[in-house]
Amino acid sequence: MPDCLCAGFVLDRREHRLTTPGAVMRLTRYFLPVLKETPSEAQIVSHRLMLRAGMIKQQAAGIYSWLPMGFKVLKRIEAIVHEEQARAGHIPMLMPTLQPADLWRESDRYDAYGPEMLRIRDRHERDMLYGPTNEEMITDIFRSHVASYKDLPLTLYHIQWKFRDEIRPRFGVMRGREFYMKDGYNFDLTREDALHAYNRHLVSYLRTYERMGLQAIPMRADSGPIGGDDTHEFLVLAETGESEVFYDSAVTDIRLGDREIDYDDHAQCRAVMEEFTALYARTDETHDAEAFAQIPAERQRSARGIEVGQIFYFGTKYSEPMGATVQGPDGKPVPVHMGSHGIGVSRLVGAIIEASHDERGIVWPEGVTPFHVGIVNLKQGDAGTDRACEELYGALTKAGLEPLYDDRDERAGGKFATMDLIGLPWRITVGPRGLKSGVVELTSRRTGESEELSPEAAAEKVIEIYAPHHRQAEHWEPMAKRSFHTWL
RNA sequence: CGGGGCGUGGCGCAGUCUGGUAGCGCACCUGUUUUGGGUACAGGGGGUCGUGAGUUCGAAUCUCGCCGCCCCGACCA
Repeated sequence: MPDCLCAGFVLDRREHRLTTPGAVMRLTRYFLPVLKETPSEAQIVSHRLMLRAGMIKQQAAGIYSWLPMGFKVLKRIEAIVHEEQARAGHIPMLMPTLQPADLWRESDRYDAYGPEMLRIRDRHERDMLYGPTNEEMITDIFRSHVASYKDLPLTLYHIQWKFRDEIRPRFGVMRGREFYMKDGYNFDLTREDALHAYNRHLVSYLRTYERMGLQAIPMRADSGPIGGDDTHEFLVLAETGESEVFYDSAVTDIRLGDREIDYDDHAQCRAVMEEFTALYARTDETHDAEAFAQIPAERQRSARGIEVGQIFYFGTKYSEPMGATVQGPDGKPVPVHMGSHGIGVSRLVGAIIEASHDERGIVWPEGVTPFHVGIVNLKQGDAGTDRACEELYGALTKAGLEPLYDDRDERAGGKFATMDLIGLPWRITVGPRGLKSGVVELTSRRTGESEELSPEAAAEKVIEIYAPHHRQAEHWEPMAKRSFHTWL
């Protein structure tokens, strides 16, 4: 954010002089390769819109470059995940993408994983792999450094690129081979503590998705190859979802809202977990037709959903065989109780678009939008509109917002079409006609409703709209927060 | 991996059946014009037709191999 950008100068490649990073928020200087027509390879709406809005470029099947605006959204989602993990007391770290095969031979998964695992050999003929997940590595780290029950509870997570060599990648970033994912692992002394970690994750995930403008419903799921006693998947309802889901419609009325959560309070976390999981909501894997039939008929729903996260409690399933133990108070080694939890960060970009778009393009929720507001100058080169736009741009930037100023010498229709396509939630339209009576137009992308306001009032209103979103980011460690927002 | 389809300028496509040396729309550049929802006109730049071999006087077009991508299925965060 510009307030903390004082050290963040960048070299403007056109002017060859130092400017503030705000310069790149002008469309004439940004890199936003929008497409009027849809590349034929894209099938589902989020993939089409991401290509058309110049967010990604496919480099190979299921492998994408993230162009500046797509990258911005990806990083905004990542920042929200970090912020909510920090709030829940989880500790960030980073494990490598490449892993030695030996670690996986220990767990017997090197052979078990099959062709989905991308295997690589280095110059010394050592077997390596591009990690599809990190259980082995985190367990190695844990057992190398944690010996005492006094070091528990502990929850470590990282956000890193993973690779699964899917037979058939599809749906753009929703099912790529390379994907960006948050995965976390909790280590607890007792089953009860580990179940609290489970509940705590469920609650923090709910918050995370709500901040992204998504309703992700926790559904009882199948633990699959990871195994374990308890697992929930978080599903975003969307027609293009890959999973069939069944639920009680009342479940969609429950919101976390801005209630205060104490993540150390076992009873409170448990109560929230129970509140959100009491009603019937399951994926087809665990669907129970009899239980479903008990729901009042008018509330029975079947739909499709996109899986955007999953949490597991699996107790000592891994710690026991892999020797992840700590010494208890009595001096005896105890296998730790574990769980793991994932959020599909890159997949969320697609999922959010699936859940929020219309025929004209993307409609970003305020929490993840790449730019907070678009400024459209209807008559570039006109002294009045130019000055009004610059002033708006300055006022919004000063308030810590990132506007995208369309300063191209384009016609109104073209500018509107671009803004609609890229989906910024708010647009301020500045034209000579309105300026004559001292007003600009503030338009909501979602509703299409506009109101005429003085430039000052329009800026103020936009600043106010985003105030709650800024407040939510405050829990994130100040240093880290700064770095996340400045280098974009 | 089984089934289907497609590779022609940045994007969308025609041309392939019936071989004669590449075309349209959009985008891009120049000029005029226009300016509150993709203005109109004129001029212009850009393509080893995925790739290799073959048939032929001549191949985007016919034959064979290979590569890539998309869709359906099985699989998956």
